[in-house]
Amino acid sequence: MKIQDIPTDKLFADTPDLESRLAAQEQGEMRLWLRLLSCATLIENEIRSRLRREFKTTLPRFELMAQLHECPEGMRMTELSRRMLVTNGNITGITDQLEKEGMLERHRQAHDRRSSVLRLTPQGKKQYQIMAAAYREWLSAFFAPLSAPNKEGLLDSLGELKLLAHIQTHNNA
Amino acid sequence: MKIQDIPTDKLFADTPDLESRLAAQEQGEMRLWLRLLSCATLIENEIRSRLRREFKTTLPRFELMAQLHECPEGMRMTELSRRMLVTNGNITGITDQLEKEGMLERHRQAHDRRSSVLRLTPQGKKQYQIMAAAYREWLSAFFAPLSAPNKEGLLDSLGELKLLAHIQTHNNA
DNA sequence: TATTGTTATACTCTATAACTATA
DNA sequence: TATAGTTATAGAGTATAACAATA
Repeated sequence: MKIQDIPTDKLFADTPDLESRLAAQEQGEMRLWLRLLSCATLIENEIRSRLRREFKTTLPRFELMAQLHECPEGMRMTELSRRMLVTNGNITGITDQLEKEGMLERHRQAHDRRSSVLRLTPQGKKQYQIMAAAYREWLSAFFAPLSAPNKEGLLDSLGELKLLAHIQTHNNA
Repeated sequence: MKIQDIPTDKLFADTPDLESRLAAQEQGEMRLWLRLLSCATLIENEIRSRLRREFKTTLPRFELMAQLHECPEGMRMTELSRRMLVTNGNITGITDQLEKEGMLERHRQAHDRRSSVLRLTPQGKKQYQIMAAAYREWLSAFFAPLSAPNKEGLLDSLGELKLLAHIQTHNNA
C-alpha cells in the first residue's frame, strides 16, 4: 500500500500534533512579526513626522547625511546606495536635493572621472549635528522607560534576528 | 542596476550599515533603535518585494485585506484608518484599488448614510488566504531559527515597548 | 457643529531601464 | 566589457486641505 492510497483523514488522524504545532508556531511568528513591525512603524512615523515638522527634511535625507557624517573623508555614491539598500538613481535624487540645499558637495575625482565623492559642507555638518541631537532626544522618550534587562534582552535577540534576516535575504538574491 | 544584482560580498563585506555606523560613539538607545529598525526594514523589504513579485500587490493593500479578514462582519473606513495609522484619504485610495480588483465591497449603511462598511468578497477572502499562507511561510524562514526563549523574550519586551510608543505618540497628538 | 468619506494636489520614495562617460 | 553616475518614467504611499452629505 502506497502512502498516496491512505485516506487523508487516516493519515493525519493521530498526528494532529505536528500540524497544530506547526500552525501554532506560525501564528506565534506572525504575532511576533506584527508586534515588531508595529513598534518600528510607530516610532518611525513619529520620527518622520518630527523631521518634517521641525527640520523640513525626510528620513532618507537624514540617513544619507548620517552616513556622510560618519565618514568625514567622503563617500562615493555607489557605496551609499549599497549601505542604504537603494539604487543608484535614488541616491542621485536625494543627493541633488541635499546639494541644492547646500548640505553636501560633489567632489569629482581626478584619478577616476566617472565617480565623485560626497562630503558634507560645514553647514551640512552643523545642521546634521543639530538634527541628530534632537533625534537622540526623541528616541530617549520612547526607550528610556524600558527596563535595563529588557533593553539588553532586546539588543541580543534582535542581533540574532538581524543575522538570520541577512542570511535569508541573501539566499534568494 | 537592481539591488539583487549587487554581489553579496560587496553588499556586506566591510560596509557598516545603519547600526554599526554609530556603534562606537552612541551606545544604548540609538543602537537599540537602529537594530530594531534594521530588522524590521530587512524583513519588510523582502516581504514587499515578494508580494509584488508573486501576487502583484503591496503591503498596505495586503494589510487592509488582513484587517477585513479578521473582521468578517466588516469594518468602517475611519476604523481602518485608525488601525493602519494613515489618513482617511489614503484609505479611500487603497479601497478604490481593491474594490476595482473585486477584492472587497463597500456596503452602505441604512442607519448612517455617511458611512459604509467594507467587507471582503468571497474572491477577496480566497485570495487573502492564499497570500497569507505564503506570507506565514516567508516569515517562518526568518523567525523559525530563533530560539524559543528569544522569541518569548522578544514578544514580551516588544509588547512593553509598543505600549510606551503608543503613550508617547498620543501625548503630542 | 461634528463626523464620514471623497476629492484634489503635491511631494517623496521606489523600481526599472536606457543612457553617458569613463575605465 | 564593466563600472559610476545620470536621466526618464511610472507607480505607490503620504500629508494636507477643501469639500459634500449626513448626523
